[in-house]
Amino acid sequence: MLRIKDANLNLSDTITCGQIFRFSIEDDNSYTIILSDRVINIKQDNNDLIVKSNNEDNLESKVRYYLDLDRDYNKINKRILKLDPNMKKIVDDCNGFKIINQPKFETIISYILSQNNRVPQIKKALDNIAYKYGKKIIFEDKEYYLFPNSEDMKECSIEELRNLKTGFRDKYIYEFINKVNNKTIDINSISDMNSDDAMTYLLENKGIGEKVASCILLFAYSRLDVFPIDTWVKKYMKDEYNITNIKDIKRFTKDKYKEYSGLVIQYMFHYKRNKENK
DNA sequence: CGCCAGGTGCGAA
DNA sequence: TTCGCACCTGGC
Repeated sequence: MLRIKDANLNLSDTITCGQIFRFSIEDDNSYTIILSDRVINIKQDNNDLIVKSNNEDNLESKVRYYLDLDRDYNKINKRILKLDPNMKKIVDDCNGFKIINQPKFETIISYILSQNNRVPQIKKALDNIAYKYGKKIIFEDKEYYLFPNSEDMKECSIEELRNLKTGFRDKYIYEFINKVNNKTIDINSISDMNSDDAMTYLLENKGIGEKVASCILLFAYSRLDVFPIDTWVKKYMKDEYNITNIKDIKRFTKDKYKEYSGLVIQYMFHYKRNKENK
């Protein structure tokens, strides 16, 4: 067991806001998460986190990175308030909300699955894939399956993916895995690109459009300047500012929030869904 | 039953 | 370049 002091994390908001899929909420209000090579259980204890795992190696650094604990959000929030003082209430209410650093391959597959799909079905398909191709882990007497890497899935067929309930996205996933395995694409190289180049690189893959690419960049590559525009953001922008066109939403947000556009959109969305009227 | 979801690719204009 | 439509699946 590990205690991380003064994490300044709002655990439940960060986990349940829709950035990640493969987690469960336990009776004691802790969260069990399947994180790359291990299963972790995290419980918030005031400003501390209590972490358990089947694998204690480098656990603290792993968790700190995953939950983005070493980024100075106070500084970022100050910058956001300088850009737009009207954000005061939202920024205050989102204190402790972080953008997670998720494993790259899993995130890309997850968001390819997310198009025209619902969260429970995305989770189910991901679990099916992990069950079939991933490594079994026992943690506190329960079975979990790690998400496989592209090598683990090299023998998979489109038909198998369809059977795992990926739907019409089966061919996109199949194609993507093959491109990773034959080195047509290199998902690690995206880390070294600027956000525009990274976006272009991702968009070359079938099944990855602007929304999906934005989610991947924000949640797996820490690009806080990139913002996914989904139906909810569109609704928010229409209701709040009467802006409907995607290009206008992009320009408006970029002009206003600059290098933190993506984070601010998450704050707004999160506030709108969870905090307002509560 | 018919409708549609935290989009995208595709063919038609 | 832009526009409209189909799309696995499952829950309502």
